[in-house]
Amino acid sequence: MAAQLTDIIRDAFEAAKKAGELSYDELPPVILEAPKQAAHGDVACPLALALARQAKRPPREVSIAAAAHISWPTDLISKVEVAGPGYINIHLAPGYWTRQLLDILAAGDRYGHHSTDGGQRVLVEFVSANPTGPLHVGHGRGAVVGDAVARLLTANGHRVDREYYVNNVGNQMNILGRSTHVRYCQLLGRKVDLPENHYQGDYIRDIARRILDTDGEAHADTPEAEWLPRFSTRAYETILDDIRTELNRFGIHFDQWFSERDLYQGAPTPVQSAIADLLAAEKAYEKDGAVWLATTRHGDDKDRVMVRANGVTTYFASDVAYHKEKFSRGYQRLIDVWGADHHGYIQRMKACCTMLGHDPEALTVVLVQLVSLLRDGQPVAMSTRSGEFITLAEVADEIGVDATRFFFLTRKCDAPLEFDLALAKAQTADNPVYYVQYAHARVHQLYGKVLETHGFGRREVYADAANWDLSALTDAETLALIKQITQFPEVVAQAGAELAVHRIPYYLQELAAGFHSYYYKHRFVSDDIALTRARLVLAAAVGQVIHNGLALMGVGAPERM
RNA sequence: GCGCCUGUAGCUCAGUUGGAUAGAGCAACGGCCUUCUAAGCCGUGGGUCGGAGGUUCGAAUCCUCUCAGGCGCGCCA
Repeated sequence: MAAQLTDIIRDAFEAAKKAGELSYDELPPVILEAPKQAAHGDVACPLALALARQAKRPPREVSIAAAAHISWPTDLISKVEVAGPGYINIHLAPGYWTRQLLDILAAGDRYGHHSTDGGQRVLVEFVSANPTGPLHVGHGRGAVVGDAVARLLTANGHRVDREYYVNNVGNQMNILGRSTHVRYCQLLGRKVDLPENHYQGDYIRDIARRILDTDGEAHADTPEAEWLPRFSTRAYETILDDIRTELNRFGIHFDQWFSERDLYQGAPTPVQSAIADLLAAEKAYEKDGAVWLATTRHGDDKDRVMVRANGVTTYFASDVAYHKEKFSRGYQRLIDVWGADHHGYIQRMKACCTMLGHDPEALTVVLVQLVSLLRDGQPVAMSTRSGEFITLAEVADEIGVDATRFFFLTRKCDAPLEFDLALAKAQTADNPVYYVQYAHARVHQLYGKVLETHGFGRREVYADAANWDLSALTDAETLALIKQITQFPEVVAQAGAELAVHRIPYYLQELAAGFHSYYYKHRFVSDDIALTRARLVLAAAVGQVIHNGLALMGVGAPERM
């Protein structure tokens, strides 16, 4: 449709030029917009505004000259007019819109999804919370956003895998193990204090108890070197299990849990070989006894240490090897979802990609701004180590999974989010998710109603609509609603291109508002069989789009509420 | 000091690669259930788009400067 209109417009301008009514060197690309106001038609073309200077005439005159040469097929276009500063506004024929409804029902759950033309293999890495404690609200935001990004890219025709990077290496694992051991000794009645910089949360005590249950008192008096690996591993695996359970509850499932420890297995290890390759390529160098990656060559502030003077590799070295490994699995695009406190890390990872021989544009970092927690309006410091945090599980218990997901997705990632648990609880009933879900439920109640009164239901609407007379759907309010529905594929494409997940919930709220308003004014089920059928087709299309939109967010679409 | 993000209605936030009269939810106020679900609908009030310049037919959007807030600038992870 857009391509056809583009041709019609371009031909009109060329015809005006040929007729000597316009002069310009080269026609700018034809841009088509969806006007915000119904009075401005269905498609607006601001081409004359861009052409005014070249043509040395006011844009309005340019439009009038061109519009006179527009010839249109009446089954597609019903009216063309010049308005405002010089827009060419096009009104599409009602028949065009009712055909759209049939397309929606035919496409079903795939409506709004786009084919695989430019499909890429994409890896979305997200959450990747250190397995040292439960997920808190901040992790929840990243989890929900990452999952929605994956859903969105899938809908746009990409082949997407989800991955969680498990940071099970490093000093934090030792501290975790020692924290657990202290709790273990305390359970045995020993007088031991938990050092301040250790993990204070109660969950550590639970893990210690489980070790006590399975291993008995065996680790009480042995040297640290003997018990530490056992305690660290046992603790992080238990925590990771809990994290996995919590994410599953949110409908988030990973294709792979990538263990950082795997980067230190084998001979040479992936980390060692990555470093060796970069040294050989002279992209890394030795200085002051350490090995540095020359990231400044690609825009970083300073070079970064990969191997410390004491021979121990850095977290960054793991990440270099990890991203090298990701590319080696054949992904054309990597998306990392990070908390905003890691933004200083982007430049060095981009540089790292370049030095590994990949296009830095192949790596996209989605920065999710921090969630600052409030309790009764007062900021609460959150830290896993201090044990002071609100877990994702607590939030989900209070306000529900759907409302939590919707809440996190209904703002752009760039914006910091203030999360007041008391406020979130209070707003549960007002959460826009119910407004959208309610619209969907209403559609399904209509199916039930019409089955009682007319003896057909959802199945017949989908199966037979193509043979029904939809000519009743021509009034302005109906067309306005249809137009809203048909924006969905464009919204999905736009949101996918920009990784702007929040576009979906905003669109859904507008669509739900349109439907609720229409529902109040117009009866769907009546004695007029043709009208009832036509309106049910309309309702079905609304329900389908809301269902598909909610699916992109991982939010349920209930049939009754 | 340097870098990234943010600043739009009382509050929380949208604003589609620069477009027509800057929008929505909540809060406030006033209406609507004998009818397909009132978790709904209709209406009213509410704005110097942080500020100042600039770019052009046209700026919340782009550029410069500036103010305010958040975050980050380790041979930590």
